[in-house]
Amino acid sequence: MTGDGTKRGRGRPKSLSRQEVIDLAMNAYWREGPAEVSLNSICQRAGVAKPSLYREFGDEDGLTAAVLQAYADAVLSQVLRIVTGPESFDQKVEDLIRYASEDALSDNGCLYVKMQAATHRFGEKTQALIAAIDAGAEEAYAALLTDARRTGHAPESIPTRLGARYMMSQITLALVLRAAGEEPLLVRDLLTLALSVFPSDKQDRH
Amino acid sequence: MTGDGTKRGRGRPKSLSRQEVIDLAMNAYWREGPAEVSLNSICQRAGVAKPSLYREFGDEDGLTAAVLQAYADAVLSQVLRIVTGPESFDQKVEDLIRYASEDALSDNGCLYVKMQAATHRFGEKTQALIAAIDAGAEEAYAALLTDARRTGHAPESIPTRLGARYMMSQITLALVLRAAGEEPLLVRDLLTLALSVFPSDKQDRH
DNA sequence: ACAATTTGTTACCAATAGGTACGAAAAAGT
DNA sequence: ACTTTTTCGTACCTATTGGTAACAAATTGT
Repeated sequence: MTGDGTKRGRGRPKSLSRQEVIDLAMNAYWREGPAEVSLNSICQRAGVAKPSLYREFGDEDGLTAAVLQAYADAVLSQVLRIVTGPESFDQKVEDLIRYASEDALSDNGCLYVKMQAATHRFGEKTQALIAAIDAGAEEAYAALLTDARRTGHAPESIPTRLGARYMMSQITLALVLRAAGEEPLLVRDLLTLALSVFPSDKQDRH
Repeated sequence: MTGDGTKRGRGRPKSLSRQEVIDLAMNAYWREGPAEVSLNSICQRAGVAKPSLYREFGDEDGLTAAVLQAYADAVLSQVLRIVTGPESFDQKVEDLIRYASEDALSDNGCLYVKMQAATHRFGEKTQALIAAIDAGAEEAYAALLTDARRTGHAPESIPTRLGARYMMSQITLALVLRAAGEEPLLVRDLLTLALSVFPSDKQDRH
């Protein structure tokens, strides 16, 4: 009924929609925290039997990894697009601040920071995926900072690697605060203040 | 054997040392994360029977609250003493940075930030305690910023409440990074950069 | 019609969670 | 010696966890 229509092979047609389960699990992980949502409860809410889930995802690690992957594809890619885009440094900073404090974030949620904060709870696949996403993000931020150095937005007092880690951790902090229910406007001001260590074009750069 | 020596009353002398259990639980919570340490395992490691624990702490919520309280008394009070002390703003900032990046933190651990990040997992008492500690910290930081405003370390572009929340979240961020196993020197540099938005006496203040 | 194949579902498993009933043990008061 | 009081500890409870065996159902290929 809900299976995708790719020419199906031989057996019984599947009624389990992989995407539906992932979306449901993603939402549950986000709202209640990954540690509080059991595989059993996911089956219950999705209205599917446990062995169906296990056939689709292998084990719990497979499910969490699939959810995180879907989240990375849907949400984290937006951040990466901002960071690696062709805009000016000032514009990127502005976009990042706006993204981290926008209201829509409450619905999507920043699941990644929640999973990152509880890495040890997950299996090998999920941990490896978290590490990979982390590495990719750090690389992107490093490129951003290298570029900022050329345009004079990153002074010599801020080494490239330090600046990259700084931006990354500040963005993460903003998302964590949002995840904790903090007001978007306050988060916006906090992040703006944190990123003000990078001189913008509008400020006088002595 | 290990009970404290206050004139004991009538019944069988207790062999359970409240402080020993708290210390052991505190260490376990810190190293493995509060979500991964069960009450059963604490009993096992401490070598005490479960009913003994329940008589002493009531329930799991009572234990986690007692551990957090002990942690607040032992560790968090140090941060508060720095913030509310009589030193200059510059000196306080320096002390905070040094504290957050010192090596000894790895042993003590910053349990608070771990429990704060997983608030929903705990019972009412523990949650209330977390909220109380949070409120106290914010108040102290607000006082610090009010003082900084007088001495010119907090420019008008940074409202008092924003500045207080900023300092608090940056300190917390540093402790979280330490908890995640980040190198002390990197954390030190990150925190130094973040707090450089407050002009120090050594910098020229236009 | 019948075998092959794939999915779904019921019912179960061992392990562990937080929590407790109850009797044995050890002290003090009488 | 005997009762009282307090703590200890074995053995148990129910609920839930991640995970699976085995069988029923539904489809395609022959």
